This record gives sequence, structure tokens and C-alpha cells, in this order.
Amino acid sequence: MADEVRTGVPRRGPTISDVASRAGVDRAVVSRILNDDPRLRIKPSTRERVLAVVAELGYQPNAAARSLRTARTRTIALLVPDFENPAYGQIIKGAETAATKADSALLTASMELGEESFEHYAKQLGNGRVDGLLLAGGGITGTREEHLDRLGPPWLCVNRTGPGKRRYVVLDDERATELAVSHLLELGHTRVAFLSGPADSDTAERRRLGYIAAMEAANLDPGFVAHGDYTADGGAAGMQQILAAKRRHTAVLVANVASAVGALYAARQAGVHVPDDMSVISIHDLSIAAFLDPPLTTVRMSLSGLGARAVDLLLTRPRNEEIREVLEQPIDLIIRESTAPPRR
Amino acid sequence: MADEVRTGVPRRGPTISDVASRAGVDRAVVSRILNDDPRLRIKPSTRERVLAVVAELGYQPNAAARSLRTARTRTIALLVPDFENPAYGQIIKGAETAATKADSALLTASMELGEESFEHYAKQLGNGRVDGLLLAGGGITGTREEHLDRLGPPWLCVNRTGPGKRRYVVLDDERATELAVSHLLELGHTRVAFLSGPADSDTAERRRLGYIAAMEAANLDPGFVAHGDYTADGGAAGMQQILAAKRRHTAVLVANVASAVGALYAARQAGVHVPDDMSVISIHDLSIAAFLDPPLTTVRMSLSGLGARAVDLLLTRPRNEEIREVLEQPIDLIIRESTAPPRR
DNA sequence: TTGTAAGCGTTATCAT
DNA sequence: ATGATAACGCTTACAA
Repeated sequence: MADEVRTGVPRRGPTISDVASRAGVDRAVVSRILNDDPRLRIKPSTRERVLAVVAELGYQPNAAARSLRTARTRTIALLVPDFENPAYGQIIKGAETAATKADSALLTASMELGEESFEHYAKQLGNGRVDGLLLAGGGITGTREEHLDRLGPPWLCVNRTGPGKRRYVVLDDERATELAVSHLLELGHTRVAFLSGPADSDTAERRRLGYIAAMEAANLDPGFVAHGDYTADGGAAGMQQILAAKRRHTAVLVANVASAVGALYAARQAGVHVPDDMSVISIHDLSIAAFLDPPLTTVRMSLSGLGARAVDLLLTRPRNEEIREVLEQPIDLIIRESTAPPRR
Repeated sequence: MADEVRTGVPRRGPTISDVASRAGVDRAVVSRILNDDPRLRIKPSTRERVLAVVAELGYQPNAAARSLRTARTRTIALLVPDFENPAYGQIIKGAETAATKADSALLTASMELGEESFEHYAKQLGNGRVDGLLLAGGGITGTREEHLDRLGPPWLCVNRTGPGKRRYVVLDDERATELAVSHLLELGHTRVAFLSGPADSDTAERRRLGYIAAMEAANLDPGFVAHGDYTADGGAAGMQQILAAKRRHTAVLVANVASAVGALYAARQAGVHVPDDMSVISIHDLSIAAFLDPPLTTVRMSLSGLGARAVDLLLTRPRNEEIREVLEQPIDLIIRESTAPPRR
């Protein structure tokens, strides 16, 4: 088991009893003052006295005792697949802000989904550690849903429509891809390829659907679809496929910025000039996009808004209620220098 | 205060009493079995019976009750300035792995250091919520140290030598910059500029020192020093300063990858070709570096190793012991295409 | 306007 | 080889 390490006595701070006796009142009074009990009628003078003692001692209610008593922890957990992807950074930020507003802490952990790692999360997140669970990114298969349910706390998928598809919030990926495609079409492109995410990712799938819908709406044949894995490496490989495809394309819609970084790299390596030979546009706008070569045209959706909304839903909706929400929010085209009319 | 939201009754799982009665033993027995109490002599048959019930009910010990009793939470917190910076992502990963090994959870939060936000952390991290606190990144000034101490849990600075400088782990930034400079010098450069981080960051300062030491050791005058802020924006601005400086430089050492992204961008904008007109090398190696234009030569240090070491130190060292550790680990030069001999 | 007391689920120290 | 019991610090219904 754990190497029991003694790192000195875990110091405990002053307790509510310390405050009470020092202020000459009962613990109950202190508790109710600190929790703004609306039913409490109390002499202003004693209230002040108590508050003074609280400040003097630097009293902090013990979180463990409190949540043992109330069965609420005021913390929620957010599991992300990859801390190195700045896109998750944005989701985290939004979630954190929302959690803070709701007076809760946000516990973030990365998940590499293996069956055994579920064991681990059970231990870390089970009974009495968190009030709820947010799962960003994929891999929530059927059996895992059961595991999750058995864990106890209510959970919600973020930007994934889990398989049971009962509780999730997603961005409007279809609308985003349609916006991207229409930008390309307005520039005059007709042969547009799509560089997707992992085949089992449903954000990737929704983006692919949006792409196809937009192409067909314009009476155009959808182009080549390459599958990346949402990393720069995968993006580079996907771009190579697209460049090697029989049909020559004049534009590529890339499913996320990390892939786009790789795609631009692969184009450079192949001597294909962006945007003169090939336009590139990406879903999501990260700060790095502006500094790429060339600066990347993107479709901006608020990932932080997504994180925030997820927290709100988790905290306010009853634990078994269905939640199937496609976030309505502004989706903006950020035109930089990676898109241009096709050269004829 | 918080909008009291009722999201249904917080469900509690089975308790240790449920297990005990069902298995026909006392709670104490269950507890000691589950905690591998070495002093426990017990009939294998009853142990198995208990374990079976545990599995059957899916019993999970209640974390709140446990830490109320033991005064240990088995979670530590890591505060980072910016989740969008992949460098912190690496630190987080390392920390998480180490925490998991020590059977603890890692709670990550971002900090924007204002005086009031300390209030917030006091509430979230105070008494009984975490066993310790890791502070990555800067801004821990004197008065804040006191705040932190009053918070209760032991804390440790990661990659920052806080001002009291009593407890920290840092990477060997001086050695890293020396390695970078010597690479440049071996290529034949003599006029090397330094694109630093924020003036008040001590990693930036240590890197600057390493740079100056390495230049002087080679009997060369240190070149222009520009201050960025560890973002691409700041890096671009810094590079502009360097390009505008009176003295012409043939190489720039950049203090981190985010700045380097901006620096490469600014060079492109100015029509300065990297590496023909100007070599660029950066401290830290992030996965994006390989895909920049040109692929960026870097000095690799293990950020995840840093995170892991920080966790270990926090967990094993007595709470008031001084910790001043410069991490000894391999530091490697990753040569890509942004450095070359100066053109004459 | 304030106090009393029960109980949240666990672990540790005794007994037996 | 197992059981009884107190204690951890807090909140809340009820009593005074």
C-alpha cells in the first residue's frame, strides 16, 4: 500500500469550540453566524464579538467535518485527457471560474482511460470526495458508464455525447464547420478536404457531418477526409494524405488547432504554400494561432464558456435528469492569413 | 452567500456499518482489514467474508469521515498561473503521477494573484482540505508568505525561489542556459542576445545569469537583453527590440517556448530569416517546437520530473524543514533547424 | 436571543 | 481473533 510517511504532525487549526469559548457563546451560535443562518436573531454586539474572535484566531471551518455533516463537499472534479493541450486549458479556466462563483473548488485530474485507472478514480473520487464529476474528452464507453454510476456522484460529459447520451453539453460543432466551409466557398474554393480528429471522437464526427452538410448544401462534392488524432503529429500525417490524394484540393478544413499546426508544417515540408497553393482553416481559436506561419484563420467558439456551462448544469440540475445541451453562443470567424481565394 | 441549489439529495453510499452488520463482524474489523492493519490477526475466512461484502455492496470509505478522523486528506493542491501554457501541463502531469503513487489526489487550481484571491484560496484550501500546497510560478511576495503560513498546510514553491526562499525546488536554469549558449558559440556566434521573461521572475533571472556567465566565460560581451513575459506576444515584442538594437546580433537565446513562438513570428514579419540571418534557441522543449517554422532548437529539461519531485518533497519532508533543491537531471540539447552558423 | 444534544462515518485504543 | 467505545469538528432541529 502507500508508503506511510510521517511528515510531522498534521497541524489542526483552531476549532469552532475554541472560537465559541473565547467569545463566550455556544458553538451553535458561531456556526450559524458564519453560515448566515437567516433564522438567526442575534444581538449585533455578540455577532461582532464572535466575528472578532474568528478574525483574531484566523479560524477556518474544518472542511472534512463540514462535509461529513452536510454530505456536500463543495468541490467538483473535472477529468481531462491531456493537460498539455491548451484547448483543455480554456475549458478548465471557464469551469474554475464558474465553480468559484458557486463557492466550490474544482479538482482537475487527467484521465488515461484504462480499466484499472477506473479503480484509481473510484478511490480518489468516490464516496464523499466530490459533489459531481465532469468528463471532458472521449472514451466513455458503455461499461464505463456503469462504473461511473456506481461511483456515486452525478456526472456529465463535456463536449462529448457519451454513449448512453443521457447527460452532456457540447458546442455547436456543426454550425462551426458550416461557418468555416462557407468562408472557404465564398473565397471561391470548390474542392475542400477535411482533416478530422480520431475516428471514435464524436466531436470529430459532428464536425465531419457539418462539413458534409455544408458542401452538399452548396451542391458540391465533399472532398477527401483524412483522420488525425487532434495532435500536431496526426495533423501532419493527415495533411500528407490530403496532398497525396488523387483529387487536388485547394483548401483544407482542420478539426482543431493542434492538428492545424501539424498540417501547416507538412505543407511547408512539401513545398506547398499556404494560402497560395492551399488554404487552411481550423476549428477553435487558441492564442498560438495568430503566431503560426502563416497566421491561422480559425472559427472561434468559447471553450471557457463550455466549461462554465458544464459546471452550472452539474450543480443545478437534479442528479438523474437528462441533459442534452448544444451550447448556443456566438461563433466567430477569425480571418487571418491562411485562407485566400484559390489560385487559378 | 452561495445560491443554495438543491440538486436532489446528495446520495450517500453504504457505510462501514452496513458492511459490518452484513458480514456479521464489528466495524472495527472491517476498518482494519481495509487498512491492512499489520497488528490484525484474523481468520482468513472472516477476512474473505468481509471482502466479499465490500465488493458486493461496492463499499467506498467515506473520505470526509476518514480525514476528519485522521487529520489527513490524501490530497495536495497545485496552483499554476496559467492552464493554457503547456509547460504547466507537463508539470501537472508529473505531479499527478507522483501523487497517485503516493495514494493522493492532486487538486489543481489556477491563481491570479490578487490580495482578494487569497481570501478565496483560504476558503478553498484552508483547514482540512489539503495536506499540502505546491505553488508553481511567481508572485509569492513577503506578505503572501505569511498568508500562506496562516493557511495551515505546508507549502513549497515549484520552479520559483520564493522570497523567504526557505522551501523550493527549481530546475537548473543556469546550466540549461549555459548549454544553449555554448551551442551557439560552437556554431561560431559571438553576438548573442537574450530574450528574457518578466523582470520579476526569478527563473528568468537565473536564465539571464547563466547566459551572462557563459558569455563571459568565453570572453565575449553579453549582448542585448530584452524582457518578454513568457507569452508569444511578449516574445514578439522582445524580438522587435532585439532586431532594432544598435548592435547587430546573429543569435538569440529565448527564455521559453511561448516567447520563442512570438520571436519567430516577429522575425518573419521583419523579413529576417531564421536561421540564416539569425539563430534562435529556446529553453524548454514542448511538443509544438518541432512543428514551428523553422523547427525550433531547444534545451530540454524535464518539467514533469520537476512536478513529481515537488510532490515527493512536499509529502516526505517535515513541514518546517528548509528545502532548497536544484534538480539534478539530464539536460539535453535538441538540435532542430532554427540554429546554424552565422552567415558571413 | 442563545443553548442543548444528536449524529454524520471513520479509526484507534482499549477490552475481552 | 474480535468487539465496544470514544473522539474527530461541525450543523441543525429543538428547547429554553
